Amino acid sequence: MANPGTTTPRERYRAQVRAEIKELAWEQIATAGASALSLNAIAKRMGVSGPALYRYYAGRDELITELVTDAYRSLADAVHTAAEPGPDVAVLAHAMRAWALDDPHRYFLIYGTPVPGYHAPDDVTTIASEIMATLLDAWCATPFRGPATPLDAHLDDHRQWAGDHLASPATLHRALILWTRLHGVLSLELAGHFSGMGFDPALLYTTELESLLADAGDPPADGR
Amino acid sequence: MANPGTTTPRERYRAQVRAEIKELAWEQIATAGASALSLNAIAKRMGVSGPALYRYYAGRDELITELVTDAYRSLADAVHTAAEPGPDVAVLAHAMRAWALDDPHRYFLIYGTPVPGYHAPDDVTTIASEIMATLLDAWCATPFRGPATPLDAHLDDHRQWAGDHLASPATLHRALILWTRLHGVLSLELAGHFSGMGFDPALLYTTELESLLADAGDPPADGR
DNA sequence: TGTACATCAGTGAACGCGCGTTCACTGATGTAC
DNA sequence: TGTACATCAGTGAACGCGCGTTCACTGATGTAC
Repeated sequence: MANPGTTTPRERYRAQVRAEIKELAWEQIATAGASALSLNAIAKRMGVSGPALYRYYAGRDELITELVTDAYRSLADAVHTAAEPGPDVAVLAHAMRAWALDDPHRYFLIYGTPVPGYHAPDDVTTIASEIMATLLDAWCATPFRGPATPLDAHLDDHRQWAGDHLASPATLHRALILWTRLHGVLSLELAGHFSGMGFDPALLYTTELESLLADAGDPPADGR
Repeated sequence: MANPGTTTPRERYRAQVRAEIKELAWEQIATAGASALSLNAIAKRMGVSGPALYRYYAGRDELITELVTDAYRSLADAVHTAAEPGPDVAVLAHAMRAWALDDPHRYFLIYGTPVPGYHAPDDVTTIASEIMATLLDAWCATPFRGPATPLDAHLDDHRQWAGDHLASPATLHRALILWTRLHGVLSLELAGHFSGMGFDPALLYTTELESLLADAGDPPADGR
């Protein structure tokens, strides 16, 4: 019987093969799209028979689910790392952009067209909240002034997505629009909708970011 | 020989069948996603053999291309119709949202994850410019004040996407961020990323729209 | 109005392909005494 | 250290499926005189 907390050679081997499968899966997604993901094709690229992969994944769905979870996890890691030196919205925003540009297919697996019939596992909503919490932390450290809107009040009544975070309604609002505005630029850029237009998407992105920070004023104003 | 400008019964029949094929194609996209679009499946639903469809479309790719073009066309129509009573950014924005909510799959066929290996035909860039021109017209009729940004200058140097439109750099900027901000909300909403969060996406959308209009001030300031 | 002909929608068989998944199996690797 | 056993990675055959696409064809519809 193996000691708990120790990894046997077999366990290490399994982990390694699973990782290799996922790596090839990403390659395949990059060249043919997520919907074309095929276990048989991955097996072929590994020089192994198709059924062999069933030792490592129960089926295609389990593999996809793990890819989605990994994608979320990597975004959360990127955001956490960016927040480590201290909460700074601009740093987070640029980390998010870098993460997206680093692998557009990974981005689209999360934020792209939903796969019909596929339902994300619960893990990912947990991870999504983590990311949101980091964003909220950063905004709480960023003073601002600006008019209160009906949306602020509405968000104060519907704040379960913020978990037990004590952010003010205005901060909830800002976290939300940071999220939507940056994704607005990113998703259009990555889908190629700017490619024929000639301007620099990076400049649009930073301008959007700066316009969000421009309202920053003196009053700390925020609980937390 | 048929008179030019007249449609023969056969032509009418062909047009009708092509329309039926597309209708079923949309149904299929709605239930299984664009990548699962299958000519054979459509034929089966029409009670017809698979090869029969090759009388109407040269192949799967041609059908998809036409669906994409139709999707763009329908957005352009929606925007044009909304602009008819007079240029009004808010009306355009709400028309765009209504169009998107009316058929999310149609929305994602244009703005969702790009299909690997598929390249949109030239028609659609023309239609996309039409839409952009309508947006620019509306902004030109909307006075505003606001600080000039480095992006404004950059856009003035890269304005081919605006065609021969005489909009000021600031107007180009506003058209662009209207586009990205609204799509930011729409794409996240339609992909279901708000569904667990509890707030009302429509209110977020209108708040974003209003914040864009809030800078509207006295000086007409705009050529055109 | 009637006949001869051309057009063309749709059929059914066929080709070759890849897919996910199951199953009984072989053979290598690790474990227990 | 050596032997007996259990575990488990990987194989190859098989199942049933649906796909896009081609081809030679039948039969109905429309056209020309």
